[in-house]
Amino acid sequence: MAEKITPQSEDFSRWYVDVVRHAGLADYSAVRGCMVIKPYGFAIWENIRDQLDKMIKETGHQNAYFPLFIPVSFFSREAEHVEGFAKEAAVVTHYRLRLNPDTGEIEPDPEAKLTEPLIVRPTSETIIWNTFKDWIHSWRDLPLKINQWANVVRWEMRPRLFLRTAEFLWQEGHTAHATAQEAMEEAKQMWHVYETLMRDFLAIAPYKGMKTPGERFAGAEETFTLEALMKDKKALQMGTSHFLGQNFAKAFEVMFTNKQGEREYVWATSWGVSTRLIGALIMSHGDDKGLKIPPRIAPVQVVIIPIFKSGSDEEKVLDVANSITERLRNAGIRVLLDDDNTKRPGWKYNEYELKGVPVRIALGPRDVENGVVEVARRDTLQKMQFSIDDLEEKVIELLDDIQQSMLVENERWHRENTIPVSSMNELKEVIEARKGFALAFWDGTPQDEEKLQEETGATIRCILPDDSEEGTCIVTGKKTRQKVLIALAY
RNA sequence: CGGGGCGUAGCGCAGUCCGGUUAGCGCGCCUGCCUUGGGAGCAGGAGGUCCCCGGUUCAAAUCCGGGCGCCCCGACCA
Repeated sequence: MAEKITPQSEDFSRWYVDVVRHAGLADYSAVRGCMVIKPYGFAIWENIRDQLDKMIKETGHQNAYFPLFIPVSFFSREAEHVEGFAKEAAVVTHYRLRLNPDTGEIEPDPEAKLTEPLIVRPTSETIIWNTFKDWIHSWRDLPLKINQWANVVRWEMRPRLFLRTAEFLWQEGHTAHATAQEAMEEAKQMWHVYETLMRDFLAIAPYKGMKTPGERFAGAEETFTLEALMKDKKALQMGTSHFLGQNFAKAFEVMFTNKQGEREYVWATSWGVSTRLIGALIMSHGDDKGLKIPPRIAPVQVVIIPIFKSGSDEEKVLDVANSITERLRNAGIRVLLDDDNTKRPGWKYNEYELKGVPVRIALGPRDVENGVVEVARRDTLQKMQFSIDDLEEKVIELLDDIQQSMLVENERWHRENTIPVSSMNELKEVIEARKGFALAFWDGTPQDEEKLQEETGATIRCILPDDSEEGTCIVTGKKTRQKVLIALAY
């Protein structure tokens, strides 16, 4: 049942939780920090996943699957990598339980202690590179381009549905290359693939940039990121692609013999996006009525709601409703006919608006008489009338238009909430007033960056690739071509 | 991991300060009637280890001690 949801302006966090729960995306579970993804939420994930999977395969990658458990000794091979993830690792120490004869309680059997503890993967670089070592011997084995769809565990102190949970679903790509240049191109390629997914399917137009050394993935030499601004004007990292250099190759001694017969370390990348994308989707498009899902990933693109007074109208209206449902379905549209007559039309309108279904078609006796239907689009809430005759065509056109408009609207949102600043004071004003991304010239040190975060609470989300103009760094006062985006972030 | 708040029916809450009928309200649920163009109405009904353990008392949702869980806010992270 759809209860009232908290308005965004009143309390954005509560709005978010209300929408996630009332729209049936996910629930809290019995396990702290872990969520249950419900069918409707999982259907969104499946659509995102299927699309991205296709794109990953089209760019020459193959899916595989690696173990959930990683020996601690593997994990500690790459120094920065351990440091980055140690604080949130779940550790498996026993392989059996027993009934304690004294207390009567179930406990890990002291006799069944693992000689080496395992951690539950927070990411799979180490186990994968340990494996790649056996797969790669010659330049002929390269490039090696592998992806896996998996769950990972990071024991988060402060969970939030979809955005930060102890366990989450994602895809992690891992590739090995003969040259640094090729690996760098791979990392950038997948960065672009993510951008395409976000723009063309999620209708989100994130900024593309590089992470500063302090914000890089643990073990990476360069991290490419996609940063979007949510409706509360906080930034969210939607995905990252890393150039790993030879760090993991060296840690796991992954070498190949090149065409000259010399042994060389390989060059690596890794890249991932997670169920966090669903969080981004909710917070990028949603309004006080609930979700807005872009047509291309909406589990239901069109909902059809028949309206009738019981009796003679019923059959007539349902006949037409059934026939247009079938026609739209045959046209490749994901359509749901809601002919449940225990719920009234008004209730359904609200329910499907909450669930973010892009298009609603209502038809009653009057419409049937006139050969039309009432069509309402979720993004603008605009209502119109379509003739039944060429309905397929019109609906396909409308779905395309909604997809496009949502992207345009999101681009506008980013543009309007990106504010150039030319001094620390201006930056503070922008951050304190919570105006979104501050755009600044930056040439500071990691220490300056730390100070920035202490003073404002905001972080450098990314360094923009565009270095076409020169300006003055807001901390050092030096001339620089490097521009950064600064914002409060999730 | 620090600060705050909350655990009473499926959900949201009142009752707790000041112990005392059969623990209550709204929503939801079930049955029936009626209704269907923006979250209908009426009637009847079901549903509770009052988070757990211990203590005080003639009597505990309420007081005392201990524990557990969750949410929110901060530091860390996809």
